[in-house]
Order: sequence, then C-alpha cells, then structure tokens
Amino acid sequence: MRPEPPPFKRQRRKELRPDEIISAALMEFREKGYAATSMGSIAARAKIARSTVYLYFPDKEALVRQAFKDRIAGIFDRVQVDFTVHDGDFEQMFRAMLTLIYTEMVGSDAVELLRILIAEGARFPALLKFYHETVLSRIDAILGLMVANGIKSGALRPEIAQFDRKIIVAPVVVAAVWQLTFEAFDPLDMPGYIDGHVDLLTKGLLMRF
Amino acid sequence: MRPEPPPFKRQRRKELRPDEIISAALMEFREKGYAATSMGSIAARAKIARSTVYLYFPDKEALVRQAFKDRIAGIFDRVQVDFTVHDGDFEQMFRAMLTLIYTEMVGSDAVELLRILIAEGARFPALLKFYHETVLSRIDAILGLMVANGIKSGALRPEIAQFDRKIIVAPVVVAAVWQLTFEAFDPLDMPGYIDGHVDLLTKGLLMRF
DNA sequence: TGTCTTAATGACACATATGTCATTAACGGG
DNA sequence: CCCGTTAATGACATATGTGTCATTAAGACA
Repeated sequence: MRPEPPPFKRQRRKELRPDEIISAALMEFREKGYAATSMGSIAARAKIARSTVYLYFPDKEALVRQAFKDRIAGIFDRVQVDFTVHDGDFEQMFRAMLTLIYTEMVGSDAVELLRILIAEGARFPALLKFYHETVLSRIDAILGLMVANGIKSGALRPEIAQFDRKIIVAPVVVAAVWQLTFEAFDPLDMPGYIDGHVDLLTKGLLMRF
Repeated sequence: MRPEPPPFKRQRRKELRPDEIISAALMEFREKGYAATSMGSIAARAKIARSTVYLYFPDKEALVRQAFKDRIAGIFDRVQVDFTVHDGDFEQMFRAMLTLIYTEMVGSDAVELLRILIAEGARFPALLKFYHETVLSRIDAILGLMVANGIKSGALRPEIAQFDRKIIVAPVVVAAVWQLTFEAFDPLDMPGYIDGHVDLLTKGLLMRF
C-alpha cells in the first residue's frame, strides 16, 4: 500500500508483533471498514511485510477475534466497581454507573468493536456470541441485581422487574451509534445528554411518594 | 457468481430494472454486507449480466444512494400521521407513535439502511447527511412539537424541553440494532419491550400530581 | 414480415487481494 | 566473533473484482 522510501533494518520481535498488528488493524478498520481492509494495508500500517501478518494470524477473521478479546478484556481490567451495593441514593448511583459506561464504551476505541459487530455480525456468529456473553449479559446481570435491590429497599417501582433492562441503558447505545455516524457534523453535548438520561431514569424508575 | 444452466431469453425492460437491481442489492447487502458485495453478485441475484447493472448505475455507491432515497421515500409515503395534535392522553399517544416507528424502522427492510449507515457512513458523508436531514431531523421536529405542546398544556414536565430528544426514542434504535445483531439467538419480546419503553417514558416525562 | 432502435450481453484489459514457500538476515548463545 | 535458529521477507500462483466497448438480439413499428 505504501512504498516505504528507506529500507528499514528488519527487526525481530515475536512478542510485540501481535499487539502492533491488532492496533494497526483497528486503525485501518476505522478508516475503511472491516470488509474493505486488506491484510496488505494492515501490514503497511504496522510497517511489516504482508506475509509477516500471516505468521501471527491465519486470516483476518482470527485477527479481529483476537482484537475483540484483547479490547474487552482491557475494559474489564479497568472497571471493577460493584454497583450492586448502594447507599440508597439511586440518582447518584445511576449517574456514576452511566458515566462509567459512557466513558468506557462511547468515549474509547471500543466503539469501533460495536461498528464491526453491527456491520459484520451476521457473518461472524462466534463474535456476536462472545460479545453477548462477555459484555451484554454481564451488564444485564449487574442491572438485574441493582433493580432487585432497589425494589426490595422500596426505592424502585416493582413493575420495573418486568422490564427488558436494555431500555434502561438504551441512550448509551444510541450515543455510541451517534459517535459512529453523525458525531462529525452534529456533535452530541455529552454532559447534557447524560443529565437528560439520568433525569428520565430517576423520575421514571423511582417510586413516587 | 452463478452458472445459470438454461440460457434464458434476454428481456428488455428499461423501466423495471432499477428497482429490481436495488432489491437484489439490498438482499445481497444483508447477507454479505455492503463492502463485501460485488456488482457481479448483485447482477446474478437480479438475473442479468454484470455489465447491465452499469447501464443503470455508474457504481455501487450510486446504487446504494438510490436505494436510500427509494426506501426512505417509501416510509414517508406510508406514514402521514400528525402527532403534534393530541387529545391530552400522552401515554396513548406515545404508544401509538412509538408503535409506528417500531413497525416502520425495526420491523421492515429499512433496518438494513441503518446497518449500512453505521458500517460505511464514514466513507459516505453524503449518505449520512441525507439520512440526517430526511429522517432524523424530521422525527426530532415532530418530537419537539409534541414536547412543546405537552409542556404548554401542563401534561409534561418543563425540564424536558432541555433534553436531547434522542433520549426519548433511544430504545427504538436499540431494538433496531438488536435486530441487526443478536436477534437470531436472543430474540426481543417486542410487545413487552414497547410496554417497558412507554411505561418508562410516561412515568418519567409526565408531570407528577 | 422485414427493419430499426437500443437494451442487454460477453469479453478484454487492468487492478487488487489472498495464501504459500523458499530464501534472507537479525541477534543471542557458545 | 562466528554461527545456528528462526523471525521476517519477496515472489509466485491463484482468485476475484472493476469498468469499458464492440457485438448481439428483443421487440416495436411500418
């Protein structure tokens, strides 16, 4: 893809290559999309020969699978807060939890994973399943505990137990999708957006008195 | 892509071809994704020669642009309800409006447009702009009027005027994204989902008394 | 039925991608 | 300092896609 004017001295670094290749790949995916990105352009971005990529990943699919595992593992490494215990102030807790999700999901490179998932998921059921199990069902489990505790303590309306909990975090997903599409020419006011989200949730979910 | 065993009699139908080609293209896009779909496979699906496609569309980008215009125009042809006037029962009206959006957006082929938008939008700003202007800003305008009227009549909390109105319809987008990804192995209970959405909205948006 | 317009086609020249494998050279251990 | 292991490379064979254009034949009209 690029001519590389000076013939660099070739370097041997077995351990670092996989990460370098994955980073290069994610950058290419963002610019051209997964399907339109070639192994050649990934190699060029990583400053190695195309055949070197095949030394570490049998094909593009294996590469993207590893990218998912790495990035998602990174998120869960950074986030280990327990939101199932709370002091009763649900507005405060919602805000803290949502701000965290917004930061980790919308404001990081991980949004790119969502794009790949939506764009190519139909071709890679394994990727869908992995994301579903490692991210979605974990978030849903946390939300489920939160809701159950909130209902038991009398802070939340009992009807909420019946809800599909995706509704609660839906605005986060929308913010992520917005980031992937219209953000460039119609940017989101994130603080105001979060305020609106929290306000809707608390006034909607909290027991009226 | 396909050998076509019997040599069909070639047919001349200038007027019908564009629609046939677009339909074939959308089916291919759903199965393989936009970027991975070739003009050849579109032609094969439409049962015409590959070069015939170029007779009607200069390239794949022009084809997808026309597909967007056609499908979106179709939606607005079918939907001409005015939600800005209402009888004061906001829960009823929310349900009616949301059910309509769910039907037209999530339950139809139009979801596929959303997938293309998310997957390829970065490469086609014109497509993003078109969708933003023809779909999103229209829906937002309707929501804006609804909210303004609701506040004026005392049915809705005044704070809502400050909200980003994307928050109100966010669960619809999430349902659409779900349809494009996890629906196959973790299907959404749509009626229950809509109930939850409406419940959250009304209890959250309506003036408490 | 014969003729004309033009929609439809098949083939060409070119471009880009993939996966493999024999060859090359980086660099650490003796 | 040399030498062996093996990471890295470049080239090959193959496959798939694009856009163009001269040729073919469908079907309307006289």
